Amino acid sequence: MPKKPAIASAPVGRPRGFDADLALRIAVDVFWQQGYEATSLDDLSQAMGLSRSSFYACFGSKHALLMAAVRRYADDRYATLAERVAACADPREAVRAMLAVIANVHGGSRGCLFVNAVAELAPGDAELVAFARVYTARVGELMTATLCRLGCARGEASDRAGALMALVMGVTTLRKTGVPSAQLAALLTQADHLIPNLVPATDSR
Amino acid sequence: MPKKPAIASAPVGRPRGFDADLALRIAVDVFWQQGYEATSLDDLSQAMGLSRSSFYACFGSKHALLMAAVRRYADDRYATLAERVAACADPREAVRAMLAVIANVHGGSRGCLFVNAVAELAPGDAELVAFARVYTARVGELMTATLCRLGCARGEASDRAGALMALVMGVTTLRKTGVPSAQLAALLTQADHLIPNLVPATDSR
DNA sequence: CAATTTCTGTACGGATCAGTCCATAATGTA
DNA sequence: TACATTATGGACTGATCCGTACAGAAATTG
Repeated sequence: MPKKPAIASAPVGRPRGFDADLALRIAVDVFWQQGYEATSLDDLSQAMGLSRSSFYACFGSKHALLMAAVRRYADDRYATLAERVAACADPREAVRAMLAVIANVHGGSRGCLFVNAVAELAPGDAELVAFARVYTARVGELMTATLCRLGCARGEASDRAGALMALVMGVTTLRKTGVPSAQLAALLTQADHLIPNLVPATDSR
Repeated sequence: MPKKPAIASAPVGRPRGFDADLALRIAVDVFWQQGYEATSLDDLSQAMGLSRSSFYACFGSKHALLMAAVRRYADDRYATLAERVAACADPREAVRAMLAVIANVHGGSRGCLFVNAVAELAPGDAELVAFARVYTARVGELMTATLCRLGCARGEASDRAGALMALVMGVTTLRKTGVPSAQLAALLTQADHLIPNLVPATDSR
């Protein structure tokens, strides 16, 4: 029986010649831009700068890589969300900041990797659906809690949070249809109507 | 020079043995369920009940069929929308009816073919993007006009219409993530906050 | 009935697909 | 230095991809 140290020791053998984390970030970009089915393994391995063997040794399969990429994307996104919320003393500003992040205000026309993947693969992809469920619940919980800080009952806060999430997810889709950013920004101000105890700043035109 | 009657005469030769319109409706379902890239020509021709030759003779290519299917879907959807709006004397009810139709309240977890196609193929598919733009503009115009009937200025009505469209598009995406219908329905009532001159019925919980 | 036009089933073509395999190279440990 | 272990490149597999070509069947017209 070979030695099996319980504590991870220094790896033996040739170390990999690429940065797995960087490769994953590149994969996020590729999937984000092209979608899942439209992306070939050659596309991926070439963009990530590693050979087929290394690819499979490190990531397992195309679908496993997609899941890793979506998780990575979602985790990054959630971290940004939580950070922005923590930085805002005013809950209203915190909500607006969340909306801006999710709606990807300054993004291009690639939309949102999460929305793209769900739209393309759900409900057929059980693994993705399972992750999507917990991720939306997590973000929804953060937004619900923030709305509660505005003196909103929990149940209603939850509904409002859901509506706000739907709104910004829809915005990312609208952006992909070519609606200009200015129009989307104007549209997004209407989200104020869904924030409790908040009368929109100016409705004049 | 062969005779070329200006007026369309009875077609000569063997008539096609399938219903092209029915086949297109089936194609809508297949694309709706599986997405574009994940659907093979064998899937399509088998489901539509026609051979490869007939398929290409009638529809041209896989992508041409997708466009025809999306157009068909969108036209049907818009017709339903216009009909419901015309049937509602109260503009508020008309708006709610539109939202219910677009959010596909009684639909399954396939989401919306339009949203799915845009999320999967835009911005890379120029033809789809071009169609998506005019379609969203058309629906947005209908909803804007309805909101104007509530005494809303045109500019603000446009913004509110956009927000409402984004909201319901997001709902179709949320449905694909497995959010239960009851929750989506509750969420959808929050849309009332975006309808001018309308205080939500009951916010009690 | 004959001619003509169109439809339809099948086979084919070149390309690409995701994934596997193996010999070789490169590194850490002893 | 010798060994053990891993990474790597590239060829290879069998399947599937979209689209085309062709030959025979079917139906309308005159």
